Amino acid sequence: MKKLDDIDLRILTLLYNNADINNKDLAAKIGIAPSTCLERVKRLKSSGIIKGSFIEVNLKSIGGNIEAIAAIRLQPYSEEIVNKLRDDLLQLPEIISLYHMGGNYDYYIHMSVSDSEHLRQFVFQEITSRDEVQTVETSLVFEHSRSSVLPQFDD
Amino acid sequence: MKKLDDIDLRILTLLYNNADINNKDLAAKIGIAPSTCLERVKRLKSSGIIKGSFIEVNLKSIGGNIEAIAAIRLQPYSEEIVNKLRDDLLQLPEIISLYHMGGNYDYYIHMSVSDSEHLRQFVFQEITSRDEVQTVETSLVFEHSRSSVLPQFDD
DNA sequence: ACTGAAAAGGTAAAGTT
DNA sequence: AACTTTACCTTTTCAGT
Repeated sequence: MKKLDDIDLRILTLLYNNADINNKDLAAKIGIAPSTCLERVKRLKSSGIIKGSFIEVNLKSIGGNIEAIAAIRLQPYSEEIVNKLRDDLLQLPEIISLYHMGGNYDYYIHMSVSDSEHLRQFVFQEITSRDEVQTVETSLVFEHSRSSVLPQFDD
Repeated sequence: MKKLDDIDLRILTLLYNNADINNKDLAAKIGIAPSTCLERVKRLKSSGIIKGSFIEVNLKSIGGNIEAIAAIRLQPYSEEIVNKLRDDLLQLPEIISLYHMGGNYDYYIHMSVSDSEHLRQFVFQEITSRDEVQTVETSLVFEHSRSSVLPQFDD
């Protein structure tokens, strides 16, 4: 993985906050030619530094009235079991994202459901019903705030 | 907030997984005219159903070698204190996202740091040093998997 | 509300420094 | 490696259905 220069970081910073901007405007903000900018962005994408671009959807508008996180512990705990759990859960429409943790819990399962009955059903049917799931603690998400600032490290 | 029809949901589903697609291809995938598609997307954006579009960055490539989540409890716990904490933390480059929780913990703080020394420094200086933070439990994130499937609810 | 065609503007590939 | 130019293609607008 090649080292990123200052221009690359400025491209990433701007797109991290708003990927809707077109190439011409992006180039103007940074102070480089559009063709140069386009080439940089392409390279960042093809090299995997930019993993993808996505929209953020207002979940309430599509019926996802409740967000919750289930913190679970697994027993037994093997790589195979962990990967299977991840792959299975990622198929389900309720899942927003999964955190495989080292610490007090093995997984944080971040999900969106229509109401508390849906949450109850989902937790029983898709989580506690699994053999490897030993304990489940479900908590409500009152607010989820995404940072608009790209992490930066001066190396 | 107006009700979404099937075409809107298909637009959201496709863009949720890949916002890089251009309008012409998006329209073709759905089977509507590009002008119609563009109008729909604009309406979804202006109405706030699409909250924004962002790139996902490979954090390791910019020096973020470790991801962690700090679970904290607050005392005292008031709306003012909670909002102040959120606004302060969102300014810091290490923060990826924040979850305000109802349950065992008050906040999950998801962050990216360069190494374990950086993590130690950050937790002491920006989290435990705050008067309202009563307890902190920091855990490593081994893997964070974002679902590529937009949550769906049949209503 | 969707379509189709025309005008405007951005993209991508060429050659140049 | 980055800039400029130009041809091409997409986006966007608008009159019509």
